[in-house]
Parts: sequence; C-alpha cells; structure tokens
Amino acid sequence: MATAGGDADPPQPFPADLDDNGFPSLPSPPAAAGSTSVFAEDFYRSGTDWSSLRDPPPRRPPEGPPGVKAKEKEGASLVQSSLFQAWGIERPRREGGAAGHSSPVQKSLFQAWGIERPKREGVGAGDPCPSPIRSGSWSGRKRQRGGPGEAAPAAMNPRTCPFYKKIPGTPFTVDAFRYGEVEGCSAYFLSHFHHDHYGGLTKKWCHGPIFCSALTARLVKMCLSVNSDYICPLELDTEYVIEGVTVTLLEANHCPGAALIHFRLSDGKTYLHTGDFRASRSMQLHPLLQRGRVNLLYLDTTYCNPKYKFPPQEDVIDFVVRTARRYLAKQPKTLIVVGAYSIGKENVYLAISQALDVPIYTDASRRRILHSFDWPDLSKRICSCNQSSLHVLPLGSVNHENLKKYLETLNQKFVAVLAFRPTGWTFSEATGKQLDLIKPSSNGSVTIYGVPYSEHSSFTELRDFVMFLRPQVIRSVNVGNVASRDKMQAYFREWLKGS
DNA sequence: GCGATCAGTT
DNA sequence: CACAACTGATCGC
Repeated sequence: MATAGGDADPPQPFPADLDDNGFPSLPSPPAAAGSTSVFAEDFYRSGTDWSSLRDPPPRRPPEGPPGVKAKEKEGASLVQSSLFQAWGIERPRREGGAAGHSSPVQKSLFQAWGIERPKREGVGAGDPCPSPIRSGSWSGRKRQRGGPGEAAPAAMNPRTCPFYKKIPGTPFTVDAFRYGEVEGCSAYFLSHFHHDHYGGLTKKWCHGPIFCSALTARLVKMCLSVNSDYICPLELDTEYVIEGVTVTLLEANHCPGAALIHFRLSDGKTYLHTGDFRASRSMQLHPLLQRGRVNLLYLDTTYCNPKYKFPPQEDVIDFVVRTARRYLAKQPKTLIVVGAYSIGKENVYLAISQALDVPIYTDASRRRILHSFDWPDLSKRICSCNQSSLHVLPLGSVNHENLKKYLETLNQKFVAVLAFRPTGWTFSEATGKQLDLIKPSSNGSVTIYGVPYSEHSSFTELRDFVMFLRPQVIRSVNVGNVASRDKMQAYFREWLKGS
C-alpha cells in the first residue's frame, strides 16, 4: 500500500495495513479521493492517532512486573482467574463485591459458534470441544435483505461503521450495532450495557454472534430480547479463542458487566480495547496489562483533559454517606434519593443502604435489572415497598420540580428530600479537590447535591494508565472535535516520549 | 407497532 | 459551563 510521501519512514508504525474501510494506515492528505468516507476525511484532517508514539519498539522490562505485591486493602476474594494464578498474584478485589459471574458456560453455544473453550494457562487442560473454526457458520441465519432486484430501503442502509470500531487483522468490531451488517465482521463485541454502546441492538438482530461479559449478556437478553442464539457470554479473565484470535475480557471498573477487551492475534500482536473504563492502580497488576505488551490501545478518552479532575469513588461515597447521615440526624423524616441511569452508580446507593441500614427502593424495571446482576449484597437490600427512606430514581427525574411532586405522592411519610446526582463531572474545580465545598441546590423541602462520582478515568488516571502500559499506538474511541483530538495526541506523545 | 434518527434534558 | 447517557418526538415502513 502507498506509504505516505516518500520521506524516511520511522520504524514502521503499527498497524501498517489497510483497515476494513480501506483507509491507508499512514497519514496522508484527505485529497485521497472522494471515495474516502466522512469518517476518514475527518480522521486525516485531525491528524492521525495511530502513528507510532514511541521511538523504539517495545521492550519487556528486565525485571518481573512492577508493583505486583498486591497492596490492595482487602485480601483476595475468590480467584477465578487462571491468569492471576499463573502469575502467582492476588487478584484485586472489586469494591462492593460483585465478585464474579456464576452463569454457566453453555457448551453448545460455543460449539454453535465455533469457539474454543477457555484455555487454562499453564495447565494443558485443553479445550473439550475443539470444533473447527467456522467463520461463516452463522451466515445461514442472516436475514435476507430483500429479494433479488429489491433495493434496500433507506432505513436498512445505516451509516457505515467507523474505523475505530474495527479491530485490524480480525473479523471483529466493538460496540458497532447501529450499522446493520458490517462487511467482513463475523463477531460483534459489546463492551458494556449502555445505550450509546449497544445502540442498534434489537430483538431483530441477526448479523452475527455478540460477545460480551455474562452480566452484559443477561441484560442484552432481558432488556432487548435479542435471540439467545446470538449471545455469547464470556467469563472475565478467561482466554477464549475466537476465529483464531485469543480474546480475554477484563474488569473495566465502569458499570456492572463492563469489560476491557484484550485481543492477541496469531502473529503475536496484542490490542486492548478499553470500552468505557476507569483506570486504576489495581489494573496495573493484571498479567495482560504489563508494560510494553500492548501494541495498539483503543482508549476511552472521555475526560482526557487536565481540567477534568475528580476524587476517588471511595471519597465521594464517603461524602455522600456522611451527608445523608447528617440530614437524617437533623430530620428523621428525610427521603434520600440517588439518581442513576439504567446501570451504574450502584455503589453509591448500596453504600448508603449499608451505612444507614435501610433497604433500597426502586421501580420494578430497575429491580429486575439489579437482581439480574446476581450480586447478593445488592439483591438482599432491594425492596419493593416505597416506604423505605432510600429511593433510586432515573437521573433525569432528579430535579426540584419532580422531587417535590414525588414527595407529595408519598403521603406525609417524608417531609424533606435529600437527593444526589452522581454525575461524571462537576464544573467547579474546587469540588474536585475538596468535596466539603460542594454546595447543594435547595428549594423548599428539596435539597440536591451534584457529586463528582465518575465511572470514567480522570485525566491523571488516564495518564498514569498509559504511562504504565506504554502501548505502541493509541487510537481514541471518542469522537471529539479536531482541536481536542490534536491536543490529545500531544498528551499521548508527552506521556510516551523517550521510552 | 416497531425501530431509526434526531432534538432535547439534566 | 460540558458531559454521558438517556428520553421523547417524529417519521417511514
């Protein structure tokens, strides 16, 4: 393929081939034909984010993995990971205790999709069902798109899948469900169950198998009624061979079921797709996330700007609990409300429930979703009686007008509302550092606190993660404007320079 | 009625 | 303020 210009190529940036959209991998002017899609033009105009960011090729560190002495506050909970065992390290525990997934692996399903069963590292346990890889095996289930000569209606001709959702050298896409059938894609990965990622998934889905965590799989089935035949749940920290690629899901520290997706190609190349994630020190303990081992990083850069600072989740939870205690002490007939999207922020209201020993009330649809997590510590605190003094409501309804009305529907049981909006980012810089400076918004009997409880990485967390991982190439998965992407590239270069 | 798309909301 | 992630209105089938 055409190398950009004739200038002396730096050590060949990776990846060097065309991707599935046929975009040249090397930076070249957008002039390259009107055939280039809008996405590609945009991409080139903004400068590339897949040029090599490091001078020399990655080197393994001389010593073993740094910081392996697992100084996590709690001892290890159950370890289901052969990878961790292989490394002889304790697996960091996810606070709150959504320890693991217990849903059994459906063997038949793996056979159906031609996937090799989990590989147990070290042990030659092999796979019990070495069915051949049948990359086109599901094509028979594809819906026929109109008969011969029948043009596809506009509704069936959605935008094309952008390049950053495709995994080069594989027939995989990540979070690409709104484009109908993606050409060349025979396995569709879903990083987590949030609308902007699963958008386009409906019960009519028929374009290929969907790989995701077991928890996400349950939600896809339950909430979207996607045909189970298409849903392929994968356990975390377990290697699967899919279409010849070794795939491992890792805890993403975003929302329940959210996963980082690690791909190892047969040629040894490794890619990490973060989906949405909140980077943490404990991630650095993961055997697959050791220095210099990831060639290409697909990065969630939501808050990749130094203006985004927020405290650790634990600090925010502590603040929320303290505040709730204070209000209840002053007025025992206070209703505590926590706003939340469909999934996410569970630890905020779970912490209140545990600290104040009150059950969690929420509507039937959310109860169903929360119970599906199979998270006993949460399930046992959920109640269906709205007399409890802790309610979870949709974030959108946590405003003064709604809460005032809501209070009235509860017939005198409560005389005041204390509500929390755990939003990713609160504007004030002060509140990022000093939670006690947060000023609530009060209106009559209703008080609302916006709290900086984020399920995305802060700027410094992102920086620390990238500086630790030292990937060869970083590709942002967030579509921002040209200026912000240029700025991000500058940060990446800074973080990775002189390695 | 269903789903895709876009505009609006906090 | 910007942001993620949703909700609602509208339109075509």
